Amino acid sequence: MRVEVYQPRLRWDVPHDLPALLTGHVVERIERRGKYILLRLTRGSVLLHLGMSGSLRLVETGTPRLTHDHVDIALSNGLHLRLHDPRRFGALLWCDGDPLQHPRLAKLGPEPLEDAFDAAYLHQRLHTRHSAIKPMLMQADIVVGVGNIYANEALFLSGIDPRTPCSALTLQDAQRLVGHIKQLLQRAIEQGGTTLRDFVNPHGKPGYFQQTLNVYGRRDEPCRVCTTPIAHIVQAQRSTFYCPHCQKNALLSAAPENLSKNSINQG
DNA sequence: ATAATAACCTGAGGGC
DNA sequence: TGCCCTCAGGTTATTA
Repeated sequence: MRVEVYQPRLRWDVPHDLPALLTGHVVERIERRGKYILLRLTRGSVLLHLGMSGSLRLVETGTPRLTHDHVDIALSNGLHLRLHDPRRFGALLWCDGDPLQHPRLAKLGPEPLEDAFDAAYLHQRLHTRHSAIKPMLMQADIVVGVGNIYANEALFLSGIDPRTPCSALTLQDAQRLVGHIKQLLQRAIEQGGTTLRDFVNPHGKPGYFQQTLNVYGRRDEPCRVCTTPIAHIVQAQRSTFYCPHCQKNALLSAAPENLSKNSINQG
């Protein structure tokens, strides 16, 4: 492989000796852990993270480099793997040993769609914590893959106020949260992701999941269930959207019955 | 130990 | 037209 690094300053610096590390090795398999892509080579692994604006594409030799194309890896089949990332929140890391033990991956929580992520696990992890549930859902050491949009949507579907202290959540709350997180992510994947501004999927098309959002980005718009204007607050430097009527603090009440029906978008 | 906050980076969009 | 400001996102480093 021939490797060109045009811009090494990503989330973390791209290894300066990347060309030497990659040249002559074969990609044996490609995996994913959380939001990291793992390229397992005959010796060592490449860890890729696309941040919020990153993308990978395969191009032919001679394809002009675009602004924000940061790395080009020439493959033995004649194609080039290009890493493009305008906002540079992504990363390209090298790992000699077991990539799952890399410092960035070793402490990640369970995959949301696997059985290990269940109500008992989530409740056990949360019941001793006192901070608000919504930012906690986005913490990768609790569960990976739940970004801002899905945290907001899962709490709405579960009828839980995003400000609720984790310690106030019951096992039943955890049950609903886990179920809705799994359902949301599953359906979002099927529909090709959620389009936010300039996101496009590998086919260059926008995701279609946005059409089904109940609260995210809907400040002051009517709740699809009760028409109450959707509220907006900031938690941990992130926008939170919720319905003040449908989403109650778990200390005070359970989810309204109408949230269980299929009259609203569930992804 | 937990919890809260700042930082990284660029482009889009709004206001003037 | 163009400048300035704010915001979006995932994750970690730093501070209380």
